[in-house]
Amino acid sequence: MKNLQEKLGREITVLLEDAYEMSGVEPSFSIPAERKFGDLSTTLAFTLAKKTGSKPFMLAGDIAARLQGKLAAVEEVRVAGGGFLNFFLRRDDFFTAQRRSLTEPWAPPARKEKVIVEHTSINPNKSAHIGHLRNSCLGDSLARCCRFLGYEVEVQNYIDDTGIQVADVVWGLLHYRRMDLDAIRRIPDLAAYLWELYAEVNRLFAADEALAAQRREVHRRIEEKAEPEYSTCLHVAEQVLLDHVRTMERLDIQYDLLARESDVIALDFFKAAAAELADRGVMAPSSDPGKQGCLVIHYDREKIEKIIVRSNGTITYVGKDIAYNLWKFDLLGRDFHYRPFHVYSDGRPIVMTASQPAASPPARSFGRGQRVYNVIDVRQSYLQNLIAQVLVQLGHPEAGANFIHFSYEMVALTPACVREMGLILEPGEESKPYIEVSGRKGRAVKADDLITRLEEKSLREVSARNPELAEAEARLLSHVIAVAALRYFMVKFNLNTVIAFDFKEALNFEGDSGPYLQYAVVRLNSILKKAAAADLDATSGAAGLAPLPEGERELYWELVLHLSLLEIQVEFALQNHELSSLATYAYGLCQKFNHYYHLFPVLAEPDPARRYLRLGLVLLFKNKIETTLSLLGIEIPGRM
RNA sequence: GCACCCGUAGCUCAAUGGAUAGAGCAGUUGACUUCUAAUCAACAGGCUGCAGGUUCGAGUCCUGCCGGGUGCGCCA
Repeated sequence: MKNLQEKLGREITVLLEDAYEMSGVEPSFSIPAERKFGDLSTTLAFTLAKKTGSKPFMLAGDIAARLQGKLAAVEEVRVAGGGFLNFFLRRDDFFTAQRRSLTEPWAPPARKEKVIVEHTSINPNKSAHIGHLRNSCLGDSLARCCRFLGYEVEVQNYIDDTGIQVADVVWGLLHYRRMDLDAIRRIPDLAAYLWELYAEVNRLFAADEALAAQRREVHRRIEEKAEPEYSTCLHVAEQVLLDHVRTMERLDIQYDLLARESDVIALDFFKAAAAELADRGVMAPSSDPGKQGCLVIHYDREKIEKIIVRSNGTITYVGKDIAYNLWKFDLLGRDFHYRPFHVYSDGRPIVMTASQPAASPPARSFGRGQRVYNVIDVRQSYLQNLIAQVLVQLGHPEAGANFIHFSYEMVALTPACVREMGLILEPGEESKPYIEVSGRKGRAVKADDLITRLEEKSLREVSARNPELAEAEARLLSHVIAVAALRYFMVKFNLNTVIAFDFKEALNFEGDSGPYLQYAVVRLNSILKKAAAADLDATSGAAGLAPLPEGERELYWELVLHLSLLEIQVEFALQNHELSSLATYAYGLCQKFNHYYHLFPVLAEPDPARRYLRLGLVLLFKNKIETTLSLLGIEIPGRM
């Protein structure tokens, strides 16, 4: 459909050029909700009417007359409503082209741009929670969409291994629990252990300023590499990071590179950036007496001074982030060292930055992106905007334009959910619409717990439906279904919709849910499997729709039309930063398939021509839905 | 105080400025001797927070108001 629309647009422009001023006018198309309005519709007449000051309806009539019979793919052009131009396609031609595309492998356009997607970036001091899951699911699907469209994609996960958050739990382990490093190493599930400890020490810090001061002292000692704090910090950060990587691997989410803040610091990335920032006058000493000795950047949009270098000479988070993002665009003039970190079960390596050359560094290079997506929640908008501003001020407008904050709203908990988890609501919270998740307050649903809970529910459902299944196989199916439920739930909302998390909704496997989508494909695969067993070739059959009875033909055609939109849908999702539109597209296709499935039997159809046409449609459905779902990280189980 | 986001069916959410505002859940009713009922069909449910404006056309854009959320730290 994408090629057809582009061609149609060009044809129309050429045909109308003599009569109308077409510069800057690009005909755009949509599929009308009602078939009586044709297969494709354009509002071109309204656009031109505005330019010329004439009546849309009259203009549309004239345009239709000029186009009638001159467009290769179009049977008829009609005017409807106040001036809509509706196109009726040559259905058999279009259908034949769609069927042919099934036997040709998908070839995205070759693109030179390299895209870097940063997502996840969880503080390595406790287990991941539902808030992080939204980030990772969005980021991973975003990366998959970019790959699908032909971009080279590198997925990075930024690890703040030197921040105060890690220092909090280091203090808790060493000075509160009074453990030594050996004892810490023996803690079986460190991330989960720290989940509790992190919440506990933060309660202490809030209540006792002396303890909070101790925590800052621990942080300082870590920065000075003093023992035992430094080694403990390294151990904690690495173990918890490994825990996060494993959690995300359960969801089929992988990273290419783990970029550590400690390496940004050790390799003096900021120094390189600072020289440039000072030269260009972007960063300067603060004139505010309250910020004496600080280096600041004036952020125009918010009309504020943001501290980049503290009066004690240390660099703030934003400063390090500016340097890191300059590196992503290869604008820093420096590079990390690299070392292998982990190998995924499918054999893909995951690399970590290093401050020293490694014995066996990876063969590939990292960074040097032309476009950068930072998947970070909306609460960091102003810092992300500041970085974009700095890129421009440093003389890199193209990098500034290609620096994209992929912003999304937070995940929160409903008050009912907080109560259900046995946590206490503070005064006034009962009447709130939702309550922010907070690792620091221990108020969140742990990612691993939620995944496990989804797997358990799937297992009950799978076992009930397939009692003869071996447990190992049932578990495998349950896992795939649980992942679909979670990943679909995490991307189906608009980015600026706050997800007020609720177990009942997240654990729903019916209707607008991941398992619903899988179920449609499982049924459709079952038809294809039986057809293959009966030696029916789904790719053969009639070239036109004529053999279908009239009532079916219209529906069949509408389905072909919607199935052809896949590539347009992916591009739309990427352009508008709305992966939810892709989820909605997948859901719509599955609904359409289920509807068709109930109306028209495939294998039982006695007329061979009709049977082959239906089989062909089933194959088209399989191809498009499976591709869409793969972009959302959803696999299809063998049975359900 | 300033900035950003949100307000659509009982609930949770959709709807590139486009034709009669759609789904799921919950409710009522019906469909498994049939390619898997994690499904389908039907009914019911709406002053799209309020008031103006822009235009061929507004849930969508602009202004004001009401209600809710978030951000603005020598934390990250």
